[in-house]
Amino acid sequence: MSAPVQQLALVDCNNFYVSCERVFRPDLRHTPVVVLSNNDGCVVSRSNEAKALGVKMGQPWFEVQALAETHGILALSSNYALYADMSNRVMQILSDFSPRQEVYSIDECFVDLSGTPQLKAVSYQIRERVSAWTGIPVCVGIGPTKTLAKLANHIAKKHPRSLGVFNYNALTQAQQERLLGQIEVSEVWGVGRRLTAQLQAQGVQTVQDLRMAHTPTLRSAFGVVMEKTQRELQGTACMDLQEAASAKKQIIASRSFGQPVKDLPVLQDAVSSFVATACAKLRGQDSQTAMIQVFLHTNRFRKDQPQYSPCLAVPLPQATSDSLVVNRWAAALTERMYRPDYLYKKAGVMLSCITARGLQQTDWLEPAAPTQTPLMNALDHLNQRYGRGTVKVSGQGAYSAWQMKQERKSPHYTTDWAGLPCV
DNA sequence: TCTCCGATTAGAC
DNA sequence: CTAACGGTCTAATCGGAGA
Repeated sequence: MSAPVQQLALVDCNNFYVSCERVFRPDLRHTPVVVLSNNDGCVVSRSNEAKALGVKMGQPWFEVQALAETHGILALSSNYALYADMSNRVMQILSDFSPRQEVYSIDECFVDLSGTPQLKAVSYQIRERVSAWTGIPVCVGIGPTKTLAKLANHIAKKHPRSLGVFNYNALTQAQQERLLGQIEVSEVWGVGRRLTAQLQAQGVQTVQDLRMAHTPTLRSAFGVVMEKTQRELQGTACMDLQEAASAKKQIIASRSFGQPVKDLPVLQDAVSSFVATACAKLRGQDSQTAMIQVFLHTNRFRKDQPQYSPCLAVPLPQATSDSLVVNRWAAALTERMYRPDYLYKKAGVMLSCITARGLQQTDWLEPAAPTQTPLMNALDHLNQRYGRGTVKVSGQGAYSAWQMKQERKSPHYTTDWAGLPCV
């Protein structure tokens, strides 16, 4: 006897960032809207109207601007505090439908609905409840594996007749084959641009082609990841539900600058602000770092300007999570790499060799430094209580010439009383 | 020749 | 008038260095 088929649902929010904005701006329900990435650089979320006008995912905003003006497309800067808050509400609601849940990204969640009676009715209930309680539209795809649940979700999104829910498990063998034969391989989770081209070159065009491909050949040409994907398409689960978020093995804080930066003090200011962000995240997961890396970048799109992208790392003798300690190293690395006569467009800090607090290798001769400084505790509490940036590490905030461009940001509707619309 | 490790690649969202 | 192009993270694989 074989194990019963898993009823795994993937719940995905539609046009998530745009939908979040519309919750607080119902007047935008029918206007084409896009949300831009940091620095108002690229389009990262599009309403259906914007998609219909031909705006591409990831397209640079300056390329869209003319089209936007002629068609009245509204562009908004991204408001991550708002999206994170809305996301938490959606995930909370989903947790009521099953004890087994994996929050896969800010707008996606796997929910194990195995054993749920009235699966179809419950799926529609998920949609309705999330919509009623948060105002966010979602689609539900159900399958025996993560990869097939993802594909089912894609079908639910694409076909209006599905009304936002699609259950792959309800199909017969023949229906499955027919359906997968109509979907391009590029839609499969884990098959991006490069692999699509390589697969097509081998005659693999549709999802069904991939599912049926000769496994050893596939394996030798594309590696284990592709083999797992194939097995998942065949209905064998190779990826399990990650119910608990694991600690990051690497933490990066970086940003493109609002304008080119030439001077070292401005660069140092940006870097110490990245250190603050990265270390706060590090302490938030109760970890310590033993490797600090700083990188700088000139503007890679300016072929006419000299390019310089240095990157320097230093291993620490003692693991730490202290922003002040990390900041001293980061400042030294920055100074080492800095060359005048370049226009810097981006910088960042990377923490790696991350271990759990209190588990680090101690130095033979040095007395162990306290693993949690009262100062950092106090700093984190103040910044959590009164908002990020309330208390800063010295050197951070003196020169703001690097700050990113955000000219189109909506108010903090859900996280700041002042952002509430007056009634 | 083998193993280790850092760099590179590919993907997701 | 010109220039305007995101941020984080993981895992697998590659290729060179050193044993």
